[in-house]
This record gives sequence, structure tokens and C-alpha cells, in this order.
Amino acid sequence: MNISDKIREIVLEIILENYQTTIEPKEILVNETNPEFEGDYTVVLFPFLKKLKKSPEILGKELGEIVSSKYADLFLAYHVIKGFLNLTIRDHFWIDFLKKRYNKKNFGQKERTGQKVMVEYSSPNTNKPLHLGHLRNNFLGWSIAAIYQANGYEVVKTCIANDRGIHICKSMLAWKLFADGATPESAGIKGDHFVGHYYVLFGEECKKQVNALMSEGMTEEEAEKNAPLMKEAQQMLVDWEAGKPEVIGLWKKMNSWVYAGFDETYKRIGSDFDKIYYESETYLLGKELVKEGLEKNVFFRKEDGSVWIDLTEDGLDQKIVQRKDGTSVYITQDIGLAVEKYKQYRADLSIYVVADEQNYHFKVLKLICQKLKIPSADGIFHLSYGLVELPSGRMKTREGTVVDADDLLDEMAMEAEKKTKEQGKTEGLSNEELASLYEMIGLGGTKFFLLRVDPKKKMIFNPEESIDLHGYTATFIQYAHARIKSILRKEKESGSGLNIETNTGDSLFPLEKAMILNLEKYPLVIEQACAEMNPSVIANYTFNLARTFNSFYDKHSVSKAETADKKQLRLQLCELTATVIKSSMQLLGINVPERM
RNA sequence: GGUCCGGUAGCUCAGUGAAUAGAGCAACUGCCUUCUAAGCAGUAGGUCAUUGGUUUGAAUCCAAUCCGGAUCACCA
Repeated sequence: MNISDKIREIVLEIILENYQTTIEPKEILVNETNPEFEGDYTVVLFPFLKKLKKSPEILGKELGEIVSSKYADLFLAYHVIKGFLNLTIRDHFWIDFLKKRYNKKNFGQKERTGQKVMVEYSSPNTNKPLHLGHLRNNFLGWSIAAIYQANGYEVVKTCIANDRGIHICKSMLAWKLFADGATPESAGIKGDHFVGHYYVLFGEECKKQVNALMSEGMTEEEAEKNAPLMKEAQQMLVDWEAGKPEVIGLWKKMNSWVYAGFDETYKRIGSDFDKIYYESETYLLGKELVKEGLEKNVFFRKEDGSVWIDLTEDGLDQKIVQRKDGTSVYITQDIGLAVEKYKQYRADLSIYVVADEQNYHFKVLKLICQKLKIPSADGIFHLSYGLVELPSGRMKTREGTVVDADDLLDEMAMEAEKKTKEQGKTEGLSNEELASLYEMIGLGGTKFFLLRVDPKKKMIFNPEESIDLHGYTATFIQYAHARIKSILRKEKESGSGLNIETNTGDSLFPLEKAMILNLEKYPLVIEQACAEMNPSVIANYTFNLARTFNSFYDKHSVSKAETADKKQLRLQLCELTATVIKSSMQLLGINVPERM
């Protein structure tokens, strides 16, 4: 049990025994004591003053007396200031804590809950390469999965490949018309970029035709419908659905190029999936449900034959679920897929990591599933995140303002290489080790940059300034880890090192205590990140831990500690700090080096 | 127009009922003969969009207003 929970429990017990009053645990606020006051943890007395009919000063004094006498082995002192009871915990509590945990590599991980959670993330279009926005999605999804795992859940990671539809036909058509048989190999371009080029080309050529038609007097809407290229793309979609071999062949070929490109990037960024669904295989899944919904009178048919659901009573609009020609729309596919996922995995919770543009869609999706009484309906959760924008606004493919994922990662790795060489501390590392170090720093920096912000907030990325390697960054934390490892390595080489039998003293310097206090709350941080579905909680915590460590490092020497006891204590401190840094960064998908 | 999200230091962000609102970047001052200076210590920088309310206590909750964004498609 965490110390803050323990204090809460003690206060509850004392109030019950001495005042014969029950108080809800959540009414007792136990905070870390503000640095300007003496103490470690603070009990806020205001919430239950009325119930106990006491003034804050008197209640504080009474509680303080009882706590410090009854639990004299835990608390050294108490101070009442206004309505706050500040408690000082005895140093030996922190020292014991450290002694017990310092070599536990799984510190902070929770027992299995027996619950299963599905995380759907990434879900790319197979007609354009990944950009910065996709990176935020991938990093978030992966991290949420890791956080759930650390909290004892069984996790299934999935992805739905948006591999069909009019947008795919656009790049296919452009390739057919303009590529003259070129392939990624012949062009020497990564497959996803190669196909993306033709998607952009389609847009440009189509725009020309639209402009021409508009100058002949058509409205923009008419022109867009009547542009020959657009008509041809639509025909291609019809042919695709009809299974026309020539179209299917081209579709398979171009998708395989894209997948080859994606695989490379996914491997690089560490995104992985237990199950990939393909829209081309799932887009018909909702059809049965439409029939079922009509029978249950959840849906209704309009005169033209299209099928709808009326959500006006729920404060939403009417929503179409099947077109008059019988083809299904996006939401219907998603309902079908939700059912399919449940059949296969029976997850208790199904998290969709999708940008906040689709908030309405997921609200409607969950509502329809609930009305259809689909078993997984209540477990549907949309983890909505804000878009990554440029200082000038949204990234736009057409205007060429998209920050490409591969390019960004390359730049970051190069930046890391440059900086590492400037520092000149990596003598003796092989070329492979160096390459992997640059990648670790570059990729880690990118991940941290995107994960340190609350997911639901949109964020601004300025390409003019490359992602920093100082301050609140992965590099800072990686550096702290490398420093610790360096200490431990040298101690081991000198033969002194850790010795569990040795004393670790009985008093702490403020920075030693601050470190242990930080480490002690790590399990709570893992829980909080999960409850809030927010990896930035971890980013914040780990940065703080590393920062405190750097202060400690600057003030106290490990190898030249004042006494043998102090040296042991600090070695244990280093050991556990390294463990927590490593494991918390892994929850963000970031690796930490032994040297840098 | 309806719904939802956001507005905190020059910039990027923490803090969502508790003590005198915090970090990083940028600026300025110090600190490498010392376990890694990708670091540490410090200075400066705030009408928490505005107004009113609830409360012992409000950046945090409520209401209204202003500003920015998303969405309300037979696109996905």
C-alpha cells in the first residue's frame, strides 16, 4: 500500500475511534506537503470540520497528537498550520522502503485483473504515407496498451486498414494514367510515398478539370461531380466492388507497395498489432445488422429505400445507416466490426484511439450499438485526441504542409548523432551501438514530444524549431539514466557495488528523501495514467524524477559518500531510480541507453 | 444556428476544490582538475480570456459574455 493511502486509512480509523464519526475516504485529502513547510504529507482538515464540529487548529492538534503517539514508529512530528496537518515521516520508513524494493525490476506493475481490453489504433489509409498526426495516434495507442498491461489487463492491439473506397481508387487511377508502369523499385521511392505521390497527382489533375468546367459556367459542386477523372474513379470503385480482375489486380499491387512502406515505418516506431482488420474484408459486416435493426424497430426505412436511425430524442440527429442502393456507410461498417471484435475477443473494454474530429461519430456509434443491444456496446470508449497543427494551422496535403513521419524521424536521428558527437562521450561503442543510440534518442525525443501533452488537447508543432534535446524531453531522462548506469558500472568494476547485508544508515538528506518519496509513488502514477488514459501523467512524473535525481547527483557523491552506509543507500537509490526510469519510459514506448 | 472541446509567463505546456499558481524553451548571472555540464544553482517574466455567483477556500465548480477550433454528409 502507498504511504498516502496508509495515512488516509490511519486518519479514518482515528476519527472513527475518537469521534465516533464515519467519513468517506475520498473526503480525506492527503497531499504532499508544500516545500515551504516542514513535513512530508499533509492532511487537509477543512472537508470534515463541520461534521466533527471543531475548529481547524484544535482538530489538527488533536489528530496530530493521536497520530504521532499511536503511530510513533511511523511519524516523527506533526505541525498544524491553518487547516493543514503536516506530517513528517520517520527516515527509517523511507530507508526500509528502499531496502525492500531497490532490486525489484517489476516495481509498480499490478496484479492481473482478469479483464481484457482491446485497443484499436493507427488505422491508416493505404493511399498516403504517415505524417506527424499519425505518429501521435500510434504513440498514444501503443502507450495506452502498455499502460493497461502494466495495470494487469490482458491487452489486444488492433488496427483497421482503410484499404478500400473512392480515395484508394483515386491513387490507382492516377497511377494507371500517369505512371507509365513505374514501381517503387524503378523509382527508388519507399512504397507508401510512391503511392501517396499519385494520390496527390490525382488531386492536382482533377482540380484542373474542375477549374475548366467552372470557367464554362458550372458551379464548383457540379464541376466536382462531372470532372472526367472523378467519374472514372467512381466507375473504378463500382468495378472494384464487382470484383473486376483488372481493378482488383491493380488494387492488390498498389496496396502491397504501401504495406511494404508501412511495415518499415511501423517497425521503426515500434507499432505492433495482434490483429489487423482490413476494411475490404469488413465493410459488408454491417448489412446483417441493418436487417436486425429494422426487425427490432431501432432503424426505419424511408420511401427511397434508405435506412435510418432517429436519434433526435438523444439530442442528436437522424443518421443514415444504409444507402438507398443497399451499400453500407462508414458507421454501419463500424457497428459490424464492433460485433466482429466482440465475437473474436470478448473484451471488457474496447478503446478506439481516433482524432477528436470524430467525436460525433463515436457518440453515435456507441448509442446505436446500445440501442441494438450489442453486448460490447457499453465497453466502447473513444479515446479522442487533438490534432497536431502547425503554427499556420492544420496540415494540408494539397498545400504540401504535411510533416512527413519518415522525414521527421530521420531528422531527429541526425540531430541526435550530431549532438552525441559534439559531446564525445561514446568512445568504445561499435558502429551498430552508435546507430542504435542515435535512433533511440531521436525516436525517443519524438515520442516524448507527442506524449507529454494531454491527449485531448490539440498541439502545435513548429517545424522551424526542431524538437529540443534539452529540458522537458526524453533526452533529459535518458541522460539521467545513462549517468546512473555509469555510476553503477564503475562501482561494480571497482568491486565495491551493492551489498544487501550492509547498513544504509538511519537518516536522510533532503534530496535523498525527496528521491525515495518520488519513487514510492510510482505505483500510484501507473494507476492514474490508466484511469485517465493519459500517458502524459507518466511523462510528467518521470521528468520530475530525473530532475530530482540530477539535483541529488550534483549535491551528493555516490562513490565518495561520507560513510559506507551512505554509499549503500545511494547505490540502492540509483538502482531503483534506474529501474523506474526504464520501466516508466517503456510505458511510453521509449528506450533508455546505458551510455550516451 | 445546435452540440462538444479549448483560452494559464514572450513561446510550448503542467496544475481541475486547498497553503504565496509551476515546469521547459527563449533572456540574464554563476558553476566542469570532481560518479557523464545533453547537467546544476539562481534572476527576471502572471489581471489564470472577461464579468457575476457558490464556498471556510476558485485557475479549478455554476451562469453569462468574448475569442479560437471541431462537428452536425447517402466522405471515411
